[in-house]
Amino acid sequence: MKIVTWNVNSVRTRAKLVADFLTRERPDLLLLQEIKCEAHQFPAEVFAAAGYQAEVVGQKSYHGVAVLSREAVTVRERSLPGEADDAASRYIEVGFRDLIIGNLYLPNGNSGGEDGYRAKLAWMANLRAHAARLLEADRDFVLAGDYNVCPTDADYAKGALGVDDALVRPESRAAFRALIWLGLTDAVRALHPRETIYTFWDYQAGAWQRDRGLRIDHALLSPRVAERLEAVSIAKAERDKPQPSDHVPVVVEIGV
DNA sequence: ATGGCACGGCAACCGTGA
Repeated sequence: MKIVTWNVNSVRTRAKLVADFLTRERPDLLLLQEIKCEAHQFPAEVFAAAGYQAEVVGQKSYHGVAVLSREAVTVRERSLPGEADDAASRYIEVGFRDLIIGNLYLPNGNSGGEDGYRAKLAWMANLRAHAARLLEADRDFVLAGDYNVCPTDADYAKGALGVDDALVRPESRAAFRALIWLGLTDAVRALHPRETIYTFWDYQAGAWQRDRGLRIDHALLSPRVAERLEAVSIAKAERDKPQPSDHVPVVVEIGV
């Protein structure tokens, strides 16, 4: 099965781009982040025409996540367990065939000063606790999305970020490693351990043209799913299209 | 030279993003 994660930076602005991607790639699941709209504003009809149904967790203007699928999924969670009731729309989790799929948009952590940064770390601690519970329950799962963390210095271009940026701060990386140490596998690095790979290029400063990117969109796999990992690719061509998202799709293929 | 952009909401810029 083919599972794709893509931070689209407004699904309404890029509905046609997303529909074209669905038609071309035919993923089983497309996990979207930063849809930037409420559920009733989600352009479901555009994706229905391509043969996809949608489960949406939205809010006005910011954040928001959605799952597009060709076959029905069962929604398990509409927020990350442990989050406040009024939390931003950053998590949806579905059951798909034998798998649990978590679609996440992790807080950036650069706004709101140190309180904002602490909120990012708290979110990551909640995610770790949730993953630990799924492992305890012996479930097979994928946690994919925009993690807003460059796990190592190999995961961003020199000069693309300051050393104090929330995406590369040591505590952010430690929290990401804590997920890995549970026994999860970073799908991209499992199959491409040494390649320079980015999934985001800023709109500013000619970042795309100069290949000053970041690797911040990740798919973490539980142990048995990792053994079924067949292929990973980055749909870089999406970044070169008119009015692109600043992120590109990460494509993960898992055997039955 | 370390900045250059884009989004939604709203009707002039501003918060946010990474």
